[in-house]
Amino acid sequence: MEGNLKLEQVDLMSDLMEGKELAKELYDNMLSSSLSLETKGVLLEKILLTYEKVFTKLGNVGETNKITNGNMVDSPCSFTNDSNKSEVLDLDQDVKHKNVSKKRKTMCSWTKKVKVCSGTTLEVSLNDGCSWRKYGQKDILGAKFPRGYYRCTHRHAQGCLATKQVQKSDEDPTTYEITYKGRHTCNQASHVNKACSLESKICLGENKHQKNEAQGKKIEQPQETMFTFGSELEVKEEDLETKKDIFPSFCFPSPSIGTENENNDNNNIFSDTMIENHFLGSFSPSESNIFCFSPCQFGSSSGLGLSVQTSESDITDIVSATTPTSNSPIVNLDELDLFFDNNVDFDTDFLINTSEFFS
DNA sequence: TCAATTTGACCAGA
DNA sequence: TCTGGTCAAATTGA
Repeated sequence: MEGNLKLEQVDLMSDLMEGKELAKELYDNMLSSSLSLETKGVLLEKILLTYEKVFTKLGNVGETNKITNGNMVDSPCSFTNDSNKSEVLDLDQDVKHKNVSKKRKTMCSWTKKVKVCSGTTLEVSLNDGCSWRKYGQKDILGAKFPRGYYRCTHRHAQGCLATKQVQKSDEDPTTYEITYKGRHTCNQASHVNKACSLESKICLGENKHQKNEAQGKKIEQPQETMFTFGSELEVKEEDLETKKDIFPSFCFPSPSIGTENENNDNNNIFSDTMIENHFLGSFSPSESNIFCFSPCQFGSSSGLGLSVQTSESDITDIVSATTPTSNSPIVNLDELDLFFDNNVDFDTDFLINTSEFFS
């Protein structure tokens, strides 16, 4: 059994390497523009196929592990929690656990920092596209400010176990550290994603208020730079949630975020909700021009032998490793959009720093 | 009236 | 035993 697992892991590693090589090739050629748009598209297609293949295999590995371990410790759905331990995001188990304990120590978690800019309300700044209900507030030892506890509004209606904790930073009271725990299992996550995706096509250049009205009062657009994938890719990412963490961290330096101009809307590439629900990562738009997605964003860890780090400190390290945008390759993603068709919506040029990914 | 927030109490992990 | 996380009754606001 264990031997088979090793073979599968080697096989997966090989596929991943292939994908990485293809991505590197694409990256190199993007800079030199030596390849035609069509060729680049083929490369992209190959990359996507490679990863799809990996995920399919990962599903099998997961099955194997279920049988092998029984307790699914090495299941493909392992996330890293605060304690840096590999934990299983098994909703059934979690529900069982919840019945026993009020604490949810085993939930996967990730943290992001949000700076509240002057002229922006706290409500807007901390809004992430999902509706939350506050269920508690606690003074934390050593912290100047109390921590707020929020859970998904649809907790009772849809059994969504997503929670978040909002802690005002001691050092910088304008900065809030938001720790998300668990993922949304309610409808709003995908709903918001789709809405964002649609809007990115329709509402480019519109102001935030217009967007907010379109989404209703509760579901507001995050002010942070958003990332929007189309519906098809979204489905894939949903699938990935049950897969292992396989990608190394990579970063997208964002163009001049933090300044409240209308262009920010145009720079919204991925929905924040997606980041929360699919990319278990962290980013700090106001403090850094870089977005960092931890590998956990693409699933979960363990079993592959890949080093996956999603602890706060690690994320912070990545965030602080800002690369000057002037040195970043500029990629016109409108071109890529051609090849992603409806899978991915990149509605604006943005800067990709893939050096970490390809290093 | 209903939904959201506040706040003190309770519970379990460290 | 201390502390963080959650519950649930009370309160507030639309």
